[in-house]
Amino acid sequence: MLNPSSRSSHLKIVFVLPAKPKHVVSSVVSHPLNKFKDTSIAHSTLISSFSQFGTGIFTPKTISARFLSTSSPHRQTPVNHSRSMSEKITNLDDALQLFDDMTNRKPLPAVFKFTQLLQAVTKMKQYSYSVKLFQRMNSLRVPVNAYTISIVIKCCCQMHRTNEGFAVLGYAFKHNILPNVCTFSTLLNGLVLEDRVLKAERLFKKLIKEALCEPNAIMYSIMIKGLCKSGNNDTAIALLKLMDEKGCKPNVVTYNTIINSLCKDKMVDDALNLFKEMVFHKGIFPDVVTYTSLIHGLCNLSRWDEVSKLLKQMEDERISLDVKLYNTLVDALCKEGKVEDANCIISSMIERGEYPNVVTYNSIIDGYCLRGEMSKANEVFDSMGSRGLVPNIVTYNNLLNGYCKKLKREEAMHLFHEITKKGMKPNVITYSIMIQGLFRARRCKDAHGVYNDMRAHNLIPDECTYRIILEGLCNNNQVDEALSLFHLMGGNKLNSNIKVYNILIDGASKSGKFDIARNLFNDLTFKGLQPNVWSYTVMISSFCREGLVGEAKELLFKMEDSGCPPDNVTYNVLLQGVLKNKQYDTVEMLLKEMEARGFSIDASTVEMLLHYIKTSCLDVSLLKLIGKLVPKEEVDAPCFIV
DNA sequence: GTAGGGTTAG
Repeated sequence: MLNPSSRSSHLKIVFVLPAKPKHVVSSVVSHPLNKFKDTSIAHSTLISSFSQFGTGIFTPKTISARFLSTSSPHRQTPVNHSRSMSEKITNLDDALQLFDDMTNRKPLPAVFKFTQLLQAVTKMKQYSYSVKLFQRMNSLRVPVNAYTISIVIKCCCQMHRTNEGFAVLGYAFKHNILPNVCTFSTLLNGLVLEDRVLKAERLFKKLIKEALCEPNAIMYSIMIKGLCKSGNNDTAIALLKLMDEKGCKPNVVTYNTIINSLCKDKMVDDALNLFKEMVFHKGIFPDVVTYTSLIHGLCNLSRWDEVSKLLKQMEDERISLDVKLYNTLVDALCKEGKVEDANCIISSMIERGEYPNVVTYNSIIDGYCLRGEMSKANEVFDSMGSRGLVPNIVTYNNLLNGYCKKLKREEAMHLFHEITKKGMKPNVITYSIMIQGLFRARRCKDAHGVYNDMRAHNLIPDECTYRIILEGLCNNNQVDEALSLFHLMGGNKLNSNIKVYNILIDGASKSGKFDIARNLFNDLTFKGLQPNVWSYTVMISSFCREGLVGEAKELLFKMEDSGCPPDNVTYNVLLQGVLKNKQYDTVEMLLKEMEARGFSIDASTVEMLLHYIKTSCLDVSLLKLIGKLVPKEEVDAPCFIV
């Protein structure tokens, strides 16, 4: 009843996908934002020209020969110098072989050759290998410099071992290698990655205070990312202003970081304002990432018209959509249940030379699963192999979630075991889905077993797992267990979450523990937690269950004053409560308020109203008003002008 | 000649 996803939406989605620029023409384009950055044509030409050689063109030997060759034009095989080392070597074995070749050379190749190789391995995300190579360089006494140090620190940081990164910094000091703004930026980024933002702030301040390095736009961007990540968008914006004042010009990445964070926090209007500031006041060109963040934010709020507008804007600015942006659109449509439209997007992306990847199909599978169409979801899953795509853990999680939602316990169990058989590791999400599914199937013992299994695999349950367990216990007449778990967690961060309270308030109320429900609701203010629409709605439903309709209505008025206006669900819940408590006089007023607010009545409320009319508790004249409040069938299919 | 930052999955 309180599931917001059941709210009906009446959308007409019009996406005008930007046409892919056909030619890169250097003519003047009137739009102030216009710029030419389409490299896709050059790219595809490059790929097709190489494809005829097959994949064996770069053997370790040839790479070694090309890479180490002297500058003599006679001995040199034609090498495309515009391609960097990391583009030439994309295979770990080749890189390791080359490293061996290099160490056997006398004299040893220059430091920067080693550094280039280290960078190539790092680009492959083989961080532990990079670190190992660095250690071998040390034992071979290959000199290292600030570049090498930064790469190795980055590798430590990417493995979430920033402390080891600091040890490398110590090594640098010991060897008289002066760390610079790049070195420190990498370390700051490592701290941010590990959510150690306070430590990052302290280091950042120390760097400035002791003049260890002059922060540049990249370093500021990292700090801004840290602030955003720790929920301090305002401070992040303040730092953006500060860097500007200090004469350090923010760039598109700096803005993208904050815009993305604001969009994730549903503050899309603030993000759009920042976007305008960036473009019109600072003259910074947005890129595909900027648009992806904004479009993602708008999609989450179902603001489709504005999505279309931004897509149109991209077309005007000749910014091509990339796979990630297509995936954002595909995912948003699938979440709305519009899988067919998402498939249209896939067709058009293929036409434009962008290829769907695992993420794309994961969204499609998820879309079918949400609609309960498991056979279609499985069809897509089966087709992935023929498209050269390997399903990942997300693919399995989506399918698993589909089975669990449909209470297909055996299929879910089978798939769950299949994951390990395929050599993949279930993650916290896999286990959480499984636990939720078992609770829903009223298999509390099995749910507990899966939880133990998860702990045995050293996986730490997250806040979502915690909520799933609390909700599972509540829905299986084990509210006492849920409450004792909640008390056991005490002041844990997981307990300062409004969603946790909503689950418990609802659970306590439904199992007749009204006083506990009310106390929990009152506790919110003491804990400094702001009740949201769900909290109020759950409490209103709780009052109605106790026959306290007056208090329920009072709370509805209070919502408005607290800056948290009631929504569709709140009204439906109150309406049902009023009917159950035979307070028929209030019905008309509530229906009129709903009409004024543009809300609609859900199917179960309509059914109840009709029942009370039939039994003459309500007047037939209400039918006209009810008719206006019944959601119309969605006639308008989303329209894609491609 | 070689290093550091931003977008997608419950």
